[in-house]
Amino acid sequence: MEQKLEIPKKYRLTKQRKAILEILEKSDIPIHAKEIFERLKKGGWNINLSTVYRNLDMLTKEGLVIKSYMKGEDKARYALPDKKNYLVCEKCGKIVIIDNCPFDKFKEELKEVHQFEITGHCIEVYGICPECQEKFS
Amino acid sequence: MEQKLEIPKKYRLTKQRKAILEILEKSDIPIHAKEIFERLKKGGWNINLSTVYRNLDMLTKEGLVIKSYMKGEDKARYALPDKKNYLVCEKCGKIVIIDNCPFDKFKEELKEVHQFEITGHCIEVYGICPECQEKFS
DNA sequence: AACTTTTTGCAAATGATTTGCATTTATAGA
DNA sequence: TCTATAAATGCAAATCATTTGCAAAAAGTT
Ligand SMILES: [Mn+2]
Ligand SMILES: [Mn+2]
Ligand SMILES: [Zn+2]
Ligand SMILES: [Zn+2]
Repeated sequence: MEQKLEIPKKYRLTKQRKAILEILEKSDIPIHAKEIFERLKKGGWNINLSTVYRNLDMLTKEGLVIKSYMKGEDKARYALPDKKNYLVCEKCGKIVIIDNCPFDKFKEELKEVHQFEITGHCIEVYGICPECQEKFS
Repeated sequence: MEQKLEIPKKYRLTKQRKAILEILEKSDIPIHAKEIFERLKKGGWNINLSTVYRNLDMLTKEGLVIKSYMKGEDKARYALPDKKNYLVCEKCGKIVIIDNCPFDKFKEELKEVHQFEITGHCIEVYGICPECQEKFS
């Protein structure tokens, strides 16, 4: 079921493009375009924010990157396709990825009941992380 | 399990607020703030776009309205759906509520694995509805 | 009605995202 | 390796959804 995602041949493999993908690989949570930009700068890159946006747009359209919005936020986050289910701590904002996506089992059932052709999903769970349970108890 | 959603007592029931809710009730798909604004104007209202935004913000925070983003779009949509788990058609924006939330079974497991005290969740599933499958086939 | 608090309208600001254009770079071919 | 050409980048300016400050208007209370 897993497929290696590759940049289609019509696009060129620029160093900026590679660098952006590396940031996304290293991040364990969906991040903002500006965060990517800042991490690159911090890493010594001289990249431009427009370039980050243009690449994220392209990658999103090609399905290589998932664009999403977190509750209460007004700017998009981007992540590689395997990082879209997560826990968010309401107190400190910490994010924990949920692996072993619980949705897959449910998908088939959903498909039949609603006749939808399912193309994607996002599960966001809110709660209070162990540290904050201590701190605010 | 169903609960009638009401505007909390600390808020006033202005005519603008009522009008916005009526538009949302009449719409069968999630719509943009500006669409709400324009429908109100067309209906003879002299409301201001800021007022629409402020009300939508308030209603969203109170959980009376669901704010979401459709794939490929960069502006928020708002709808009345009374639940937080839904299917969104990528083509027409139609929303179908998922009842029998699949998450509950998974919740206990999640609690133990991550030690989070879970307070809420949101499941968004994207796909193509039966009608659009026809139309775009 | 008078009073208190919230909400509105309007205009200006914000901030994320996009775009135009000149310049650079990646890639294919000679 | 050198060249041609399309694609991508940097930079600055533009867009446009959303937010905000403030004075005036409306809602809820006594
Ligand atoms: Mn875009
Ligand atoms: Mn807001
Ligand atoms: Zn926490
Ligand atoms: Zn549809």
